[in-house]
Amino acid sequence: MKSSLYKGSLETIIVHLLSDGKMYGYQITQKIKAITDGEIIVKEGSLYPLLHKMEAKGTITATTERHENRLRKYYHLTPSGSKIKNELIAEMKSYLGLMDIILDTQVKLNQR
Amino acid sequence: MKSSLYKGSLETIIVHLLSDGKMYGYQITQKIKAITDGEIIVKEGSLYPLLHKMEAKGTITATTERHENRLRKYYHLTPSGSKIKNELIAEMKSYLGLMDIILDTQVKLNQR
DNA sequence: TTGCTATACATAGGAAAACTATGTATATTC
DNA sequence: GAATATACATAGTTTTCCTATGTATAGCAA
Repeated sequence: MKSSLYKGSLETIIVHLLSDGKMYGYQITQKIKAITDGEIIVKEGSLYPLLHKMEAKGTITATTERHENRLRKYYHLTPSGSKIKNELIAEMKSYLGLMDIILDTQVKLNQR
Repeated sequence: MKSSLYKGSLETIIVHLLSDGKMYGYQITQKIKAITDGEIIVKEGSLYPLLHKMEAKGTITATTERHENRLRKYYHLTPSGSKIKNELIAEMKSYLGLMDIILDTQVKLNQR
């Protein structure tokens, strides 16, 4: 997996995952790993700073829970975060469509 | 267009466009603009440094031609660039598939 | 008991990829 | 004469993710 390709995707992935309920950081990394069959591995150095940034922006809020003597910081979408989610998903789908168009383009036919 | 989304895509787009024949820089920007209906605008500050980097890596070579008293620097894929093209396209398709899977995922069903 | 793996979070500093802004120069159009 | 389009170039900045490192608990294996 060329990691540079999903630059810009991580925030979209996070708000999408959070749209069905709270998740904590480590859980997010494992979830992404699981649904992509191990192809996308999100590193802590990528995830945690981004979560903090999103919290600072008001996209998400955190509540800390203790589970088997370990702390888990659960993140939730705020109402404003829910709007941002819709925008990011729309942009992502637009981008995916555009890349499909580009890769399908037979350049030769359009050159002169 | 959220520009951060296509970080990492530009090199793939360029080698794809060049796979059907030589193009010059300005032409590449106009071509991308045309096939995406104006949604992706590649800036000179993004394109030219990348073309130089790709030339330095041996992915492409340049030949300068004069057209109506203006210089055009035509870029061509090298044989090695053609291999790189196949790899980049494969990675892009893999990425597009993964993002489709992620966005289709109903998180709720997988949480417990 | 010692070490390795997994779980869980955090951050400093660096790398990669795009950006803005600016510069040069010619041709066309208003 | 000024604005727009064509055509290339680059310095410096921003954004995004990375590596590397640190803290701490829990479980399992040697």
